[in-house]
Amino acid sequence: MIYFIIFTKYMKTKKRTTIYDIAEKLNIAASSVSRALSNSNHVNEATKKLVLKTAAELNYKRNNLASNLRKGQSKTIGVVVPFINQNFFSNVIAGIEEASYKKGYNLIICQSNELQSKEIKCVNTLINQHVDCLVISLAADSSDHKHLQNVIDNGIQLIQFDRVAGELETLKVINDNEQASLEAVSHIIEQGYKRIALLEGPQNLDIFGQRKKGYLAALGKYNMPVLDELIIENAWTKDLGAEATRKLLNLAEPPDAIFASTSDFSALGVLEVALAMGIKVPSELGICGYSNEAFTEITSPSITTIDQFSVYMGKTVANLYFQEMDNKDGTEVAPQIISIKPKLIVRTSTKRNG
Amino acid sequence: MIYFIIFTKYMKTKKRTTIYDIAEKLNIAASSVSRALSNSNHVNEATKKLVLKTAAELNYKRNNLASNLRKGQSKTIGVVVPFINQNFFSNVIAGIEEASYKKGYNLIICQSNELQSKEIKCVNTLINQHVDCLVISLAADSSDHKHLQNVIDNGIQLIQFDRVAGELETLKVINDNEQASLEAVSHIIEQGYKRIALLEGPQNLDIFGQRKKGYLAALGKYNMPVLDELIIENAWTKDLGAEATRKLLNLAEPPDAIFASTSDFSALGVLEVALAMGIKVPSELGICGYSNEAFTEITSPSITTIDQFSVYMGKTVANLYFQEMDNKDGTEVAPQIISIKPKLIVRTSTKRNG
DNA sequence: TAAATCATTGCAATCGATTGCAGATTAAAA
DNA sequence: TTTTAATCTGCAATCGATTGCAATGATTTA
Repeated sequence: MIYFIIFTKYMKTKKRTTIYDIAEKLNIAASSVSRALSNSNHVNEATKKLVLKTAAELNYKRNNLASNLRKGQSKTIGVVVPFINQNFFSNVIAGIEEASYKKGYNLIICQSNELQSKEIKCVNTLINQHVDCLVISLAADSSDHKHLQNVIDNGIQLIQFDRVAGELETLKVINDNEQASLEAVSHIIEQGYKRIALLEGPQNLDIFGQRKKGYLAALGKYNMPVLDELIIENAWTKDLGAEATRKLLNLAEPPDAIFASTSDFSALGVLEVALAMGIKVPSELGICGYSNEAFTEITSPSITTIDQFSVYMGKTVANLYFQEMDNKDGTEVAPQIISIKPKLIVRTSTKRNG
Repeated sequence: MIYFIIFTKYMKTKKRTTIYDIAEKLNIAASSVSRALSNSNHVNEATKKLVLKTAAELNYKRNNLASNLRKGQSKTIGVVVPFINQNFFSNVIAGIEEASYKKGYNLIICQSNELQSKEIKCVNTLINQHVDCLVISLAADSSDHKHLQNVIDNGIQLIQFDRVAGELETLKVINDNEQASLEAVSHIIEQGYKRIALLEGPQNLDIFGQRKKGYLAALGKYNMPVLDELIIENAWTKDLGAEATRKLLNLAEPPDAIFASTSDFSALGVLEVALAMGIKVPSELGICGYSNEAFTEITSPSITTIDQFSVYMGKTVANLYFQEMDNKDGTEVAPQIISIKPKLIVRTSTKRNG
């Protein structure tokens, strides 16, 4: 009696074919198989073809763990962001993935949930994984940066983007936040708004400091006074934006424009409160957000905002790494900071003229 | 778009400390170091402490490539989705990440760009990477599924979610699309709409077939006729939704409601065309989308839609894998399908009564 | 024809961590 | 005191692919 037993469910025990299996079958050395598979020119063409054919037949898949261990590199880029499912970050990641994929690199992705404690764990995991490059945008409560120094000390290329630790000498890809804010606020002023409020984000993140600088610079440029009561700290969610707006609009002398420098979500909070209070946008109140979230185009009125070219930013990050790799042989110098100029997108919420 | 550039010197990578370095320094065997680091109880407490201390001093990081090679597992989950930066997928990924992180697993993420050709490459890459589990949501033009069978044949746990190949016996996490559609269309009918159009997606993806079934079931339930001219194929982007709407609203007998079963983007296209044509929503035209994208809450009127619990779906996927792992010793095997019941979110765009 | 060059191939070490086995030391039981 | 058990440690093989070196035979050049 003959039984054919087929295991469909649990085949984890099944051994995968290795170069040794191919070598044995063809009665040649494993090294020749390896050379054939990596298309080395130290193998006979006939052998190469034979190996390739047999590999296909046996459904051979290279074990990258072994390969990478031997070669001392992992062809892997680690990415740490606060949240994967925030529009800006998912776009950056998409950009990184697109560029990396072309070069045969894989992405390992972690989220810090805006917590430094988790950020540190993520970074350590990625160091353990022997990523070749680590890309990070800092968590909001990130204060010291020993864990990043650690990345460098382990010989891993570190690239920071957007929310960067300025004092660390690493490759960086950032937006020119100050310039963008300057342009946005200038535009608001040119539309005839006189009392412009600022919703600012956590100042321990450089980006928010820069946006504030741009705001102040614009006021300075047009000789307008800086009014402290119009500057609200930490208003970077929709709810906080709404709350801040209620406070602002109940002032004796309320603002006639609000620059939500923190995010479009914050701007959305502003808009909703204004509409609920019967205040007309843009005639009585101008609103400008930051990030060009998809919804800013859809609200009524549509919201003026700033596009950060997030997918492009991701591609830039990845290509910066590859460029750095190409350069690695010489002792020559390499570019350290790439600044992408964001673009002001003027929509209805600030159009008072014309 | 790229501007100022600062130069710095390239840093040479140095050799990382291994267990041998620790062993040498303490004059013990590498195996003891390994045991100490993995908290085995086959090492003396004193030795263990000493090793841990020295490891910290030398800034030792385990080389997971080597560890995983030896152990025959990678503690890595591969994820393939059409686009990382689509709301639904980025949410699912965030959910997977959250659950995986807790178990010490890492995520490798690829995007198929809705192309089967790229999907196949991604899958092969992940097999090469020796992921322990591969999670996938199929590309729109995915037709045959040899590459998925390949995953199984390589002993990798395969989990499909949302856009699944029904005929493949794998773990699956899906939405109950039919039930959700049934409820949505029933709601529309109960609001008094009589001629309900359907915008349907590529029927080679099961999910869109199921949504259509739900639509038909609802019509049947209320004894309403199925009108072929009100069913539009492949209208699953904003532009295609808009185009379909123009066609529908110009019919001799136009619909009084449109169920954009494909996506909220499609529904948005419907809304914009309707408003541009001066048709009142919801009184003259009811609109229902699918997915509960953030913007559906913001449009005026806000759009009725269906929430898929995407983050939860991601967590479910990951936990399904871990549960399967815990079970691996037992002989019994039931290819599990977990169906998550989506939730109808009624908003203004379909509220004719009350 | 002898010497030199070239193309192929195999051997064996290597990457770093893990683990079965055996030997050594110590503690506990007889 | 002897036997047995328990604890600790090291040796060496292993995971799978890569690569420097040496060896083989073939081809070319002097």
